[in-house]
Amino acid sequence: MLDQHYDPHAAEARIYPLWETAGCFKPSMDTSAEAYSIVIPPPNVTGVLHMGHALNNTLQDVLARYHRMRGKNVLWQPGADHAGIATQMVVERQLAESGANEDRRSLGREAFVERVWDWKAESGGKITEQLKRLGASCDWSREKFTMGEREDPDNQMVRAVRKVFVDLYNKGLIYRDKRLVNWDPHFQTAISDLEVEQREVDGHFWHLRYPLADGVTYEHPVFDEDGEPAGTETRDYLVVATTRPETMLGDTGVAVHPDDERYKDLVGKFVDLPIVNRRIPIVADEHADPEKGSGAVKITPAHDFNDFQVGERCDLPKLNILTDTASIVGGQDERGAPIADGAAEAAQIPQELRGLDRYEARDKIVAKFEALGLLQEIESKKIEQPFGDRSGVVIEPYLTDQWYVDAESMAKPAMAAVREGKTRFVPETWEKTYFNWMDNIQPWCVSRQLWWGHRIPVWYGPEVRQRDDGAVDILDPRGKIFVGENFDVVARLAQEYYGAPAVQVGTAFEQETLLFSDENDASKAPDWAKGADMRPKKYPLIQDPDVLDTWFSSALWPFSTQGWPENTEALQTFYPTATLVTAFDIIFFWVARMMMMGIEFMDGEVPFKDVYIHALVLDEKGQKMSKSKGNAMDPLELVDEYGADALRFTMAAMAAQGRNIRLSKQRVEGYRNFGTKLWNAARFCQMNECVSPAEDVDPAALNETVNKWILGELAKTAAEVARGIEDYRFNEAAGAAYRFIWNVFCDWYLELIKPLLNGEDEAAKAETRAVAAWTLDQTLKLLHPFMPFLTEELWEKLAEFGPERPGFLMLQAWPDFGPEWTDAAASAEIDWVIRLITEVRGVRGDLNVPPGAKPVLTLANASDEAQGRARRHDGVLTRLARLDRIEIANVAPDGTVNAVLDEATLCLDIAGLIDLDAERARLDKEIGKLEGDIAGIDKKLSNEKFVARAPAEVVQEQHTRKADAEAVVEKLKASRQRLLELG
RNA sequence: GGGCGGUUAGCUCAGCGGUAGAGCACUACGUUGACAUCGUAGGGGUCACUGGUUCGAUCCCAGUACCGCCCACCA
Repeated sequence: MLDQHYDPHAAEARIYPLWETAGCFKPSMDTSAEAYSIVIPPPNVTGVLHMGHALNNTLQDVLARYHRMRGKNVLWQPGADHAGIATQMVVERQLAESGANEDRRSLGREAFVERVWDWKAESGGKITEQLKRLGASCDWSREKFTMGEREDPDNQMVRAVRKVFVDLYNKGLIYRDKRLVNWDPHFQTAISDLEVEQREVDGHFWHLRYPLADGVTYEHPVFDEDGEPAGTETRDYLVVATTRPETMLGDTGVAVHPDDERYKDLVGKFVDLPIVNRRIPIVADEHADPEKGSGAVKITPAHDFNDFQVGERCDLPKLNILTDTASIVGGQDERGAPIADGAAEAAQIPQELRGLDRYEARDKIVAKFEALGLLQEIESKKIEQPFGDRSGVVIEPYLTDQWYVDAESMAKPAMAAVREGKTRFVPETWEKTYFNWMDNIQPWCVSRQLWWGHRIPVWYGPEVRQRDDGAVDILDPRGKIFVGENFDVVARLAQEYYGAPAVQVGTAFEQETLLFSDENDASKAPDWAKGADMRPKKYPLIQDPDVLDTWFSSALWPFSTQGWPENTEALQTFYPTATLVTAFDIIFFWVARMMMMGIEFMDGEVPFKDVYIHALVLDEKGQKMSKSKGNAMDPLELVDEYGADALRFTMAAMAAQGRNIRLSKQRVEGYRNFGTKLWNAARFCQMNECVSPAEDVDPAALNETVNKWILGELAKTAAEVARGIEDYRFNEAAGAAYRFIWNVFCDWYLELIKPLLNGEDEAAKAETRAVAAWTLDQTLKLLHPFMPFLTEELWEKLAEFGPERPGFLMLQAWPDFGPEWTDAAASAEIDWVIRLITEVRGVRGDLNVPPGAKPVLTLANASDEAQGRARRHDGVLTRLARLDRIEIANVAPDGTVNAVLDEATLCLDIAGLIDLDAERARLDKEIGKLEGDIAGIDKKLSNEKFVARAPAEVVQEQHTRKADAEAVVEKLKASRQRLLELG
């Protein structure tokens, strides 16, 4: 016998391993079945399960379980993301906290990366275990990691990334460029536009005076106190405003608008840049907005995105003044490289400013301007500033060499695929977001100056030129780029270029050198180089020290997880995937890039047919929960408290909500109660010896109306649940199952069959037991995608006294019901029964009839059909409406309280039990409401246009409603009259 | 500056061209042999505002107000 309460923890801990060891999560690989695949959005390896994951993975699991039950060859592909910055950050923090006085740099690259792998081995599997607790039916035997496996540095996941990089390079879709990037001074790496977030902060505008060179002056308009023009004054300076005064060290020009009359004569002249005493030109450029500030704008091409373009247009030098940590440069940058452009100018920077942090330098520079009498004004105002989304520090535009993906070219087919319907967004409105971004897409900076990630498969060697006499000049010691999927390939390319074979020395992590030389151990040479002619020349090749943006490898996820670049069976079977389930915040980061890469490398085939975008789960403050921000609330606490099924059901039921979900604990509690309700319904069935029949119930063979009826309700529900899941309307699917179980099966069916189960009619009893048990079984199937543990547990426990189950519930076929399962007459009859009981209960409730009172119900003016129904269901009617008995009469007996059910009047002999005034008030209220309805309908029907133009059935419906209402009013008025006569 | 979305019961939110819904909360009653993690009944909304389309608008369109999000080169 079932316990009184379901114990989620015991069931979850017991059942999940059973499923897993039985291989229930593996695809059937049934070639005759349709394949259905989902790739998990790989959680960060540093991640802990938060509400967003709970929602995201619940929905995926609902889909996976549903389609599995539909007989499809289902793969839910799990895995994790190496999460470059986030993971490196975690391990760096750990180093700092360990007190061992170690940091990344002191450790060195190779050792540090080993530490990260160690960390991953220790703590990286956490989220996987958490997903299991949710009930996720991923095929864990296929779990993937975006960096592959540590033991195999040349593993397939790594090869996939390298191949993509090399192929894109060879197609010209990846290129190296020197341009401004968003530089994160904390992590000392470039980041992409998407990793920058604009925040409004309190800031200042410093208005600075730049003296004009060569004694030039001009007339500048002035205004009086009322803002009226008041002539001009002669000025020997220009005013520029800036939020970052320290950048003035890098100014190489001042721009004014070409049409700005005030400054027209100054174009072509110069200013003397204070502090560094550099002459810089005044140029005309449309970027300068005459409306803003003074209309003159300082130009710092190396540290401002606008100014960079002005610099290009006006041919101004790009002078870098910052190091990697955003300090003022000395003679060389932080990485030891000499200042490339403008070394002489850099040398002008006063010694006391060199090496200062940007903000310290700012203060000093402002002070210097003030001391020089050149600080016109400090204006306080809110300014938008860019912050690194991981580091939280202010980003600096920084001029560096980086690798870029030509996203604009790749976006075109990716947009076309959505336009042509190859990939569909659900809800469709997210297409707009996708297109909007893709239309304005910028080159994607994919290189990161980090250590944890996929090393860029690029080597730099000396660019050489052979002179006629055979001697070789080195034009640029690192100017020759070799791009290849592995060392051998690059070595071969180098051999072609240098005409000498290659030998690798050093390790993969130290900036290894590839020497073309006979001075090296020839035994280390690759096969092709053995015995080759060695010449005594050395051309060191150095691998690019940078790694790729994490999203570069994530973009390959739908095919890299399936074994690409090998053409595996998995790849053929499960690509393209059926559905991608994700939140809108990574449409740009991930979805768009998977589209681009998938189409590019999978022969134009999109990576997924549907993209289902669900809401974002926010924390209590309405803040976006982030993987590394640490503000995520822990869904596992809810699992501990209410069970995984309750949380899952909550997630599914909330899936229709808008963009934000703020989870309420009460809701989870409510769905926990729902589980208990079902559990107890099953317990009731068990107590009444409702044992599942060995074979399916045959609807044609049933005698009892109530049994025919429940099968129709079940059929309707099964269809609703299926449609809800297939249309990604999870809330509707969950709601249909919820309503059926609670409001139909428990509230009515079980109550209606109690007389049968307790009665003497053995045939009826046997039929009812079978139908009840069987219906419950089907219900478990319908609910299984949402509440897998509870349903599996019941499936097993209910089989205790019946025929053996054909295996796990999760592997049962989804029930489909044809029209033969619905019996309209039975539905009408039970509907009548329910309405009668509801009417009587309503009257009793309104009039405060004591629950113990059992009045006689007289059915007056009832049709033969109604009389028959009353007779047939006498047992349940008297029981559920709490009646003494039911009598039939032609007219309503005096002294009764009345309600109306279709043509019949329901008469209860409770006059002695109630307050007659209350009853009159009840009737008046009822009559008043109906008369209001009738008036409304009359108004409609008297509208000629309505009658003429509305569809006939709508007009007819109004007539019917009016007639029905009038009939009821008439009966209620008669009832009221009799009541008055009674006194 | 550009774009997107929201405004429905006390709360959190579904819904939708033709009688306004759920869960929770609230009120009254109830230890009826599945379930008090429950049952029965009930109260509660001029569906933000203003126009328009329509026979008919909470729903479609336009505008307004308020709230929120995303994108955009930080003078």
